[in-house]
Amino acid sequence: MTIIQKVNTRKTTMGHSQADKAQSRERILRQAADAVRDTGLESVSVGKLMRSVDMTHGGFYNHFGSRSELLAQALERALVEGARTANAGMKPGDAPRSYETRVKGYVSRAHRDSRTSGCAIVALASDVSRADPASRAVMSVHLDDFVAQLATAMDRHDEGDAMLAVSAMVGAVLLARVQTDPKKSDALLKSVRDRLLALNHNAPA
Amino acid sequence: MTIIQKVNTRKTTMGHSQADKAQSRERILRQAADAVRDTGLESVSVGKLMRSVDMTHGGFYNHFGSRSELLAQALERALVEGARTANAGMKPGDAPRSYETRVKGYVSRAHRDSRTSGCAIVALASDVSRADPASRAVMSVHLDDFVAQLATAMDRHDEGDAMLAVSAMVGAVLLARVQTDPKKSDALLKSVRDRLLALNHNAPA
DNA sequence: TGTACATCAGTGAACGCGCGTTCACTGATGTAC
DNA sequence: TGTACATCAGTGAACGCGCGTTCACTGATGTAC
Repeated sequence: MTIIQKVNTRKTTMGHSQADKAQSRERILRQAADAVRDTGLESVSVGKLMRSVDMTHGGFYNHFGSRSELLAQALERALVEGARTANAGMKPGDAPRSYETRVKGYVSRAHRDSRTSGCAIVALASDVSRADPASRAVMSVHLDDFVAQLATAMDRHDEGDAMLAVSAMVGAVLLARVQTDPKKSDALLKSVRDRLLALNHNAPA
Repeated sequence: MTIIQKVNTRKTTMGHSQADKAQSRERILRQAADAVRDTGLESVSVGKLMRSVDMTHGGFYNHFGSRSELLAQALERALVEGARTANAGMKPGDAPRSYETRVKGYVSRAHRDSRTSGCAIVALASDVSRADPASRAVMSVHLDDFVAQLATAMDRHDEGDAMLAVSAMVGAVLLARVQTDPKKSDALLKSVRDRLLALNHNAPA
């Protein structure tokens, strides 16, 4: 370890290791991205967040300039992770997921029941719709991607059709999370899922 | 005014008039129902709410037992008002609104741009999905009504079709409120609206 | 390799602030007779 | 109708609390030579 001392350039140096710091930052951000999807943007407090990651609140500001800066990054992270989950297990070069696979995965009980690892658009759309334009812009990009990818996976490659599908997918999971009657919640998901799958085989309007 | 003194029963009496009290309560609750739809359940604070209604915070507890009791009533009120707006101008005995009228009114720029007077399901679904089961149950009732009424207005009277339509309607308005690009936001509404209108004339699946 | 020194991630006390809630008080409303 | 009294809606100071943020301090990490 001391062997490479001289090799290091004289640039700005460290206290605890750089690697430790990067790792701490990553733990905080990852935890925040989960918390934000689970209980909403506003629910995340610096104190609770740092405690949940076994640190004290003061250290937070070694990693982020402010709570709202963290929130912006947590939103972005949650959106990326949510999209990654939708493509779980995919490797570069794999054929893109089919429309059917996407709809079945999205409009599902599993997705309804796992906000923390699920799509951040469903989880945070209300919060973001009330937030500053910068946050809305961040989610808009992911929304556009979502629509574009789904359109590509549909027979007619029609963006308008994809907009309907995305709206229904997001709406269905959101409402299924509200519905207290489990049977009705399941029925809502099934009805929407079946109809979205059928929609892809319709003749052009 | 003093003429009817003797007529009053001796029951629990008043300070400022009963009518004044009822009116104060109504102003607070109405304001809360609007605020809740505009900025979310959690955003309503007792102090700000009372100030917005030109009173001081202490008086709040003459009308509501706690903030969370107020929030529960504000949610219910917002849901009722939102539904009433959807049926604006209707009198008992009028023919129920057509599917077409409902979809056009709901999936519209006007609705997207007026959270305060719009549907409380779109405005608060995320908040409520994270809230206690009691709040979720309150919204569930209104959601069931929404689906049932829309099914009635559809050619096939199919509840499953209505679930798809409601999911897409809620999802579209929600996402249109997120989208920062006005053209894309408008396009989203139009695409979903057109497709939902077409959906009602399809043959049975 | 060993020693003196510098950096800075993480700690925890402290700050000012807005929150929900309580409460002694006020004065207009209404009652009793 | 007039007078003495009771009620209670609304006021505003005060409470304890958690918040975001700051900062003097610590000690492990790393540097200089």
